[in-house]
Amino acid sequence: MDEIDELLSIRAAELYYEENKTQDEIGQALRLTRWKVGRLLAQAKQRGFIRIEILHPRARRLPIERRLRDERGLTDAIVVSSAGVVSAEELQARTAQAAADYLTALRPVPRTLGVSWGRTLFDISQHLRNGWAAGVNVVQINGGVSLNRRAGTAAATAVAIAQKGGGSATLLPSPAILEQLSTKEAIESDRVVAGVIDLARSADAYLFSAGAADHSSVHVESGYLSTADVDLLVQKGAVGDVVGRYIDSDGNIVDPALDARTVGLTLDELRASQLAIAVIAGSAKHAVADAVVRSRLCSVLVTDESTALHLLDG
Amino acid sequence: MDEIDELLSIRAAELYYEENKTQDEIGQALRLTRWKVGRLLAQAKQRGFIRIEILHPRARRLPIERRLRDERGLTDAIVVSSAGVVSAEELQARTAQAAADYLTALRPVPRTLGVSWGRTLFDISQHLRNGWAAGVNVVQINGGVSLNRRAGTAAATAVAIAQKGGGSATLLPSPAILEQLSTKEAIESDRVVAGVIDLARSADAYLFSAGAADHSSVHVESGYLSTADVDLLVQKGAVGDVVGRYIDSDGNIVDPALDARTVGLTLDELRASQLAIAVIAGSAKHAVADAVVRSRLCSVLVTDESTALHLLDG
DNA sequence: GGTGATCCTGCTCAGATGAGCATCCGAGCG
DNA sequence: CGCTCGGATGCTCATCTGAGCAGGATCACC
Repeated sequence: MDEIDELLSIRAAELYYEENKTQDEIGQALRLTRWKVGRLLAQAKQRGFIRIEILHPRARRLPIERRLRDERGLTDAIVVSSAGVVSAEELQARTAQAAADYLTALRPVPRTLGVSWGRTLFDISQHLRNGWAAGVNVVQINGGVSLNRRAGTAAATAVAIAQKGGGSATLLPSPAILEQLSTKEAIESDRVVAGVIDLARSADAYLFSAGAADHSSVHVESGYLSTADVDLLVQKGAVGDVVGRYIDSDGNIVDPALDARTVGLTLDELRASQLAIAVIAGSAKHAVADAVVRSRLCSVLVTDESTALHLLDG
Repeated sequence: MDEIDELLSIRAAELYYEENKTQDEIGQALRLTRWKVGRLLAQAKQRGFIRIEILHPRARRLPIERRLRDERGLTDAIVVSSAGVVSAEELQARTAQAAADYLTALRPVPRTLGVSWGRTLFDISQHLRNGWAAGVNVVQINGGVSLNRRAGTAAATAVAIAQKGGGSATLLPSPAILEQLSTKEAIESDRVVAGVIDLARSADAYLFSAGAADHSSVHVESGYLSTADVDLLVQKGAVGDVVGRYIDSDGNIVDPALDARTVGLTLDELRASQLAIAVIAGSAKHAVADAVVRSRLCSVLVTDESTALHLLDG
């Protein structure tokens, strides 16, 4: 395609897309046949001169979703558009909304849904509509009550999801991480706790997020880890955590001793599940998102456009 | 349109624009008739959810051009797209290119073209192609030789435009602004100078830019004005200059005494012309551009998208 | 200069789309 | 309870558009 044709294709595109002329009219204006105009427009598209964006908080990027499914082996992928996003909060909100939409449309409806907790999960619970399902029971899959400053966020999340879904919530009454392995083992052998974890293992689907390995982590905020602990984990290669368990870029446990003191479903149990929905958004979580997908921790990923593109670049 | 339809229109738009499905296929996917799909897409467009951009340095914004013609009474308007522009330089280059294109396509071809000088005009001269016209003579319409640091920029501009257009250039051998009114009058009464100005008055078309009233002005750079002079002009309401003459936001001369010492065509002579092409780009020149258009100093405006939108906002 | 390959052009034709219209549905009202 | 009216719905039909194809120009290579 020479420069003349390139320019003509631009002129044609202006008349076609901005002035709503027919290809025939454009042909008359530019002294071309309408077939030539059609071909110029096709070339303009194909060469990327035409960008069509859907500007809406609920807009998704289907081509990227397809690539994620095909190239990264996901069962399903939901990618929200970043077009016109001004703040990280808005991106979080859009992603949470998309996750809520996905859950609502999910068929068959899971009878038992295992959930983690955190900022993202809370957002999702808030975006779900009353009656999003009829009778979904929710069970927490990792510990994390009481120490949280905003008391009961973890519990409130599970309860909200369950209530709006017409079911009940089963909470895991345990800290996320214990200081002594013996305490952790003692807690896990408690009949109630063991029962909840058994229930969690039997869930039809899991919904969880991932945290970045940095000082803004909820584990730091909640007091389970110190900033020094996190620095150490990063030194060992940690890119983030999933259900409280820190992983490196290959999805392997970074610190087995720490992991042994962490209460809840193990990553392998998560991996074995039929339906594991990870909701991960924001540029800070690109690395964890990659580790989660790479190590097949999730079968479904809900994320934002830029994270998705990061996953596809690698 | 309720929320359900809004969401459906977004889903339909995704399938239509990103997945290249037909409206019929979308209808099957979303359980709608194809007519409903067509209406949803029309609404999505009409409500601004669909943005189509033409990404190309030569892309123009025809709808904005039309509005400029209709709402601001211009004979013609050329608006280059700012889509994908990263630097102010690129915007300048795009606008200069558009001006060169406009000149090249101009019919009837002017026999004599009056030009000013400056950064923008120089850029235009560089973007013109050899043989852009067959025999266009160029005449400078305002003074400005010799003091310029990059010696001969003003002259080089006129000469390049003329040479590439197969004609010859007539330079105005005078400074832009003189320190004494008497000197200015003496220069203007010089036979050669008077002859050039007469020739300039008889030009078929004028091509000029405008400068912002700030310290980066070419008049400061060239030594015709001090920064203090400019500050004073701004105090008096100056928004910028056209062919060396400083105007306020209504297009009136700000400092008649200074104006009287300025050599070249007067603004009223410019206003009286059949074809006056102003080329003004960049956010620093929004105010001058507005003054130029408002006071009808130009009949044709070549500018960038954001400047054009600024003109239409007021 | 001949020859084949390649690309481009303008065409036919079928499928996709938008305008306009009759019909239907539900809200509001007597 | 029946009536009217505005808006939505599904249709017909004309127009627009893209796929595929045959003929012709162009070019490299012999």
